[in-house]
Amino acid sequence: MAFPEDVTEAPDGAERLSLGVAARLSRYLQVLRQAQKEGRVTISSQELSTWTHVNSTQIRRDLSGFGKFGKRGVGYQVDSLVSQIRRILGTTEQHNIALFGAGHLGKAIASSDIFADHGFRVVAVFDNDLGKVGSRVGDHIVRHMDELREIVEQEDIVVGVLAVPSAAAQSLAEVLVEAGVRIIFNYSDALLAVPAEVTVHTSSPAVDLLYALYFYLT
Amino acid sequence: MAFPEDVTEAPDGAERLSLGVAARLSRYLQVLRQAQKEGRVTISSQELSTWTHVNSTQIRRDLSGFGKFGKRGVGYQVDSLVSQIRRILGTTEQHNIALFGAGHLGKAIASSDIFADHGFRVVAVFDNDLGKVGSRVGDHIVRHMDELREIVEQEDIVVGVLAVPSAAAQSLAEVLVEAGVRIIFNYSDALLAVPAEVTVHTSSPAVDLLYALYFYLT
DNA sequence: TAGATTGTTAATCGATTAACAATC
DNA sequence: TAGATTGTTAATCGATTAACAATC
Repeated sequence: MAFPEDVTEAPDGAERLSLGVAARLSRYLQVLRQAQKEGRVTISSQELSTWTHVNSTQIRRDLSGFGKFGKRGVGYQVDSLVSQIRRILGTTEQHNIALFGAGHLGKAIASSDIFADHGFRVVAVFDNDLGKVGSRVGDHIVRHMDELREIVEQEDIVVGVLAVPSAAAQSLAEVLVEAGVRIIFNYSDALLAVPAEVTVHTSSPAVDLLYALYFYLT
Repeated sequence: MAFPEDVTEAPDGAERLSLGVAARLSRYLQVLRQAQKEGRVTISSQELSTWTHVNSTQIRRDLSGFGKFGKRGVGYQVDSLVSQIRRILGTTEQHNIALFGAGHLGKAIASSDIFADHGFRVVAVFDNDLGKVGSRVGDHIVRHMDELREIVEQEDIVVGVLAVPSAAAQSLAEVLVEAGVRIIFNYSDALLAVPAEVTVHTSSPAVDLLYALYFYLT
């Protein structure tokens, strides 16, 4: 029940969220997951605003587009809002990801529960350093790149996380695309050239820092 | 020469960029730095658009607000544009950062040149695990938290990077704030409560991934 | 009931884009 | 000159916000 009543234009029934809404919903979800961990039962738009720095009116507006999830005078049920947002984002299922690079960063990612917490499962870790192949990283035995194609197909992997040196990133990206991976998470600072149907997200802590610093300095 | 001619309202002469402009300029800078590494001399707004996914008109507009940096028919000088954007962002100087946590993630950050590339220098690495204190991480000897206050003051550290477990993040943040750190980079998924004058940036790869996945799935 | 907080309207503001003359 | 690309205008679109009735 309650898919957007306030439809702008529905070509095939399902609405595509705008970039902004999708980004904000993802952020609400992050806060809600933490609230769940802390055992919170309800949360108000004002509290969500404090954590996300999104205006509370905007939050209520974003949510009310999909249904009446809140209770006046009370707020939103944390558990139920998590399910609702997951449904809206279409990310209720488990998704399989593959990790490339078994160095410090790869180990950090493999042993963190940051992806697991959001329904992503690391199903394989790859490295092309023969010295690392066969060793343990988190719960995984590091595999050689040769197995890439087979595993991507077997495990239905749509996301590849690149924790490799910049110099290796582009050629690896090409192999991944060819193997059918459609989302690439790039932790190197290389710029990746990929076909239009592939999404690349480059994580740039230093760029984010520059940005934060600007507002600190001025 | 050439600070914004098109001034909206100048209380004390220096204009404060809008959030959007500052964020985009930071992203242009990232692409330009890579272009420099590849030895590129000029770059067009169209090329910048390909890499940043920001509309090319918007890019020209963002830049032309600060001066006429480009050459019609040619594009922008990469080197000169890097300097200009750095100047606009006020991030021409070197800034000192301290890293907290000497685990896998801390090691990955310390040995990466991603911060160095953008004018940030890691001047100290801290951990409160006595087993790690004294060991080497990158070019640094891991220090005990006890030295925090002293080092922050001595080295003029404005940024603290948190690569510690979620459970430790909040209390560490409090110590940092008390020591005078004003920007916190949080790599845990804990929500940090800090005074208003402190900027927290929480890096959330899984949240970004949720977001990317939405556009893949629909 | 009294206090709190949602859902929603209406008005504003800033971001985005197409188009094109200027000019390298 | 011909082709390319900037700088800038003008029009559009979507995001943001204040305000408040509805209601828990």
